[in-house]
Amino acid sequence: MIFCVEDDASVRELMVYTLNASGFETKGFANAADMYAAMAAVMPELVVLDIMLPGEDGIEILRRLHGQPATAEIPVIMATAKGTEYDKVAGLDAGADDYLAKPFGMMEMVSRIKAVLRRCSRGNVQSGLRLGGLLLNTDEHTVTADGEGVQLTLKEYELLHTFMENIGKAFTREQLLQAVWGTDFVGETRTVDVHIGTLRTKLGRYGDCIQTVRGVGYRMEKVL
Amino acid sequence: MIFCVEDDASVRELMVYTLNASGFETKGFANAADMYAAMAAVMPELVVLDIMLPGEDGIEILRRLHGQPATAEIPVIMATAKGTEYDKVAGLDAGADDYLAKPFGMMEMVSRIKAVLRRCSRGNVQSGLRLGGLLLNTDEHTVTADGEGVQLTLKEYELLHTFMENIGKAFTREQLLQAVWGTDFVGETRTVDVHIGTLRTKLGRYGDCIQTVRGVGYRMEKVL
DNA sequence: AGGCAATTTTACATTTATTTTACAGAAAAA
DNA sequence: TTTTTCTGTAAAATAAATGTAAAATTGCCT
Repeated sequence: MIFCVEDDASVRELMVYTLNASGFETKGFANAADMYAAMAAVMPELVVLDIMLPGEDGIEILRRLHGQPATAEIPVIMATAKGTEYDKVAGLDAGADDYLAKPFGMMEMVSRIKAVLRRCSRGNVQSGLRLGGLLLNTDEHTVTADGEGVQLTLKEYELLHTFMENIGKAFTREQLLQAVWGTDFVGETRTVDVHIGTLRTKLGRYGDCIQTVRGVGYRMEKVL
Repeated sequence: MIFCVEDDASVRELMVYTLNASGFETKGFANAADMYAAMAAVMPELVVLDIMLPGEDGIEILRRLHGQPATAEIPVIMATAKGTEYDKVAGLDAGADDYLAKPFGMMEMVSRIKAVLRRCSRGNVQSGLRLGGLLLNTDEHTVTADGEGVQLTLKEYELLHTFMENIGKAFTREQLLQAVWGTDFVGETRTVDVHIGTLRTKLGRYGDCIQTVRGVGYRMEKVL
């Protein structure tokens, strides 16, 4: 479902018509209030916002959407008649995903909507591992805990990766060395323990999910 | 749908993978016969043909495609390891729409495919990539940051292009070499790092969007 | 051939990560 | 309870990766 907010009725209808014809379910709104009302019923996959609107303008809407967790992830494309540099930058800095300068062709609009959806759906299909609110994205090589980015070093990341691919499984230190360091690690040390320690700290409340299996090694498990 | 005919399996898979990642539905074939068989089911929008193929070679395929009304309009890009003037002329004379001299980088391949599709006024191909106020125009081959033109060398441009088509994704140096330099780059050097360095400098405040992923490589991300 | 710009290589300083060490404290065994 | 074994972790020592200036090389255009 795509939402278009545009006060000019003829432009709005053209957009809605074109998008429907291109296979997108689409709803048009003349102002912010109407869109918010509709949003209570169904969440859009993408919003096209005119910058110039009566009442709350496009940039305000954008900021409000991004301010709320429920709507922060919805991609937004800004459209405006004023092609001035100021508006352009203002819209993009507020976090728009793309920009349409009026007058724009309907084909260009459809292309950009498809491009933005493609870009964002790559993040949705996320080649990622999850344990509760702990998310490891292998594509981006990033980890987030309850939405907060967690900065890990390579070894920490790979340890976590190993655990999250085998939730519940207990690993010996040797197995972890093998999995993360490779076959050729020499020397009997406390290296693994130290990395587990820093990892636990960095993961905050999820640190408790990495449990010690005394006499054996470590295991990751969902903590309730 | 794009068809790639290339007998070297690893090159073929890389091409198919890259094109899929760039948003093109793509099928790869090892020889002419396989492609003809697939063509019975679905007509491609564009064909990438290796000149050197077992059995029927690229130029013969090209002539055959052009000889039949049903397939005469399909644009064809020829690829060959032999960069000699003769081959080039032979391919173009036979009616190829463009020419790729091996070894070619994946970014160059994608660019040329998009250019040919655009020229043939088929699909709507996105010609601008954007990250905040940073704009990369693939049509014009230009980059602007907050409206200011940025002068990039070829390698810098293609690096940026790679990043901007995959915002958020972490690339290893090997992946970047493959995408920008081509399939055959040998030698372990710091080349990528140096280009990243100059690119960061030239991009000014957007330079910070190119993050290093220690122990892995680099990633481009929106910095707020 | 010579000049110029792009690219690659080299070298080294700097930053950051990893490993080692040492010891305190916790858990298990005696 | 006492002893032993194991684990957590701070801090020091070591190792590795990265940034970057500058030199060397390549490729291209008169």
